[in-house]
This record gives sequence, structure tokens and C-alpha cells, in this order.
Amino acid sequence: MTGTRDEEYLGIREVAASVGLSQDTLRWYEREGLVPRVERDGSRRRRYSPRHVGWLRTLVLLRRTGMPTRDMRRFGRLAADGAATHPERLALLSAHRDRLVARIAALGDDLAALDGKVERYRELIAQGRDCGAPLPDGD
Amino acid sequence: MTGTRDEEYLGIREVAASVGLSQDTLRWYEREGLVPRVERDGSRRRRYSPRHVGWLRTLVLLRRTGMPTRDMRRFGRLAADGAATHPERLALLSAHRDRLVARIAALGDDLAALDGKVERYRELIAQGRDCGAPLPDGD
DNA sequence: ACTTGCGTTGGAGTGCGCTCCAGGACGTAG
DNA sequence: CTACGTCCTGGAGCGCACTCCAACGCAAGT
Repeated sequence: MTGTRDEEYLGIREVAASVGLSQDTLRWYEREGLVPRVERDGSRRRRYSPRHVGWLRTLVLLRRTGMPTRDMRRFGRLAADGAATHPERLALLSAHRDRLVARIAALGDDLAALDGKVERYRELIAQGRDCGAPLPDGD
Repeated sequence: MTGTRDEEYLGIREVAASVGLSQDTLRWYEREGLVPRVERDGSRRRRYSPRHVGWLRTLVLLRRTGMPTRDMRRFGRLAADGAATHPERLALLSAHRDRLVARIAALGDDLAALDGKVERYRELIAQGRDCGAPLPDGD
């Protein structure tokens, strides 16, 4: 095959630094089946191929956008089953995408509300302060 | 004072339904000091004032936007200390606001990346499928 | 030969945010 | 009086995503 040039493979330390997961998390992802079994060198040490690293970056993206590891596992298992699972993977991914869009929109609304509250605090302080509340300041 | 009209007070059931937290969570928030002690009726049952409900809605907003309960507790304790803590509360709130802005931006970037992946899957399927990968499909 | 450093494994522990439960008290309907 | 529904309290338990640890293996450096 084309690849398998040893210098392209990375140790766990480098991968951790490069994808932004801890070594422990990398091992945990593997044990949990989010990542296919990683190749080993003569001393049982993990050697990550560039393809593997790419996959890990995808997982980080999914994780960061709120996908539960349970779904990442499903996604990983599908990927291991080859091209036939493309449609199913697409469905998973695009459902996740849609949820993300909704979440971003919701956060946008929440941001507006938060800005309103910040503004009210600024006013309270700018004016004579003391809103006259004996308890948490209402809304 | 003006308020304290009994019909404006709500039981835990109604408050739960109205703010979107479970009764257990409401009780837990109180025990954890996120909410000041709630008034009780003759049978030790909680009666929430409109002000309290407003405060709970604020907590829900903060929670939904990712504020840890630890910070909500700080915020609550400050609020209990009256108007003198307005500046500190403002600082807390606006720091949270800034983090939220950053998070929304980051999610926007992630959404773009995700859209790229979705698009690639669509192409793979539309074309003859099979991307020729013996493993997770790279990036 | 010995130390140092980096990796390995399986399993236990952690922090967060709830969630559930047992045991009990109250008020109302039948 | 009894039964029922709703709420109370304190405390245990849970799901998630890690994170830490002990005990060990291997290889290079001194």
C-alpha cells in the first residue's frame, strides 16, 4: 500500500499534544471503543497513523459540540464497517448538526437575555444604586 | 410593603412546571444555597414568591448557558447581601457573558467544520460511494 | 548493573448535577 | 376513621466523562 511509512506514525505523547486530549483520555477512548484498536510497536506501545490522528480530531470536534460518547461509539463502529455505512453515518452527523444549529440559536437568545441583565446592573450601579430589594433582585 | 398577597405565591409543583426544573432539583438548589431559603406555609410546605420565581428563571438561564452551580451559588450569596454587591455581581455576570460569546463563536466554527464533513459524506454517497478507506475515513 | 524515563494494563476514584428513595406529616374526600 | 394525595427531610445512588494509580515492561544512558 501507499502509507505505513514509520516516520508518519506518532507516539501517544505527541498525539495527545496535537489533538488536545490527555494520554489517559486517548487510552480511555480506545478501551471504550470510540477509536479502533491502535497499532503497536515491538514494545506494545501505541503508534498512531495520520489517519488515526485525523479520526481523533473528528472525535474532538464531535465531543466539543456536545455529542455524547455513546453516539461517538456508534459512529466509530459504523466507520469500522466500511463504506456501506456512509448513509447511516451521514444521518447521525447531520442530526447532530441540526441539534447544534438549534443550540447555537438558543444560546444566542440566552446571550441577549444575559446582555439585558448586565445592562440593568450597569444602570443600577450608575444611578444611585440600591434597587430597594430585600432579596435577590427579581428578574 | 406592597407584595405578600397570598395568591401570588406558588407551590413547588407549579414552580417546577413554570421554570422547567424538577421538584427535586428545586429542593436541591435550595439545600445547596443557590436559592435563598424559601418561605413555608403552616404545614412546612414551600411557597414561592414571584420574586423567587424570577430568581429561579435567572438561575435557569445561567445554568443553561453553562455556568457551574458553584458560581451560581456565589452569585446567590452576593444577591442575598444586598445592593452593595452589585458591582461584584456585574463582574461575575459579564465575565460569564464574555465566555458565552466566545463559546458561541467557537461553536460557529465547529458548525462550519461539521458542515464540511456532512458535505463530504453527501459527495461520497452521491458518487460511486466507497472512499477506499480500510479504516475510519480520515478527516 | 543500575537508574531514569516513558510507556503499558486493569481497575478504582472523582466531580458534577442531578435523581431517587424511605419514612413521615399534613389536609381533604368518602 | 381511613384512604389518598401531596409535600417534607436527609441521605444514598446514578450517569457521564474522564482522571489517577499501582504494578509492571522495556530501552537507552552512565
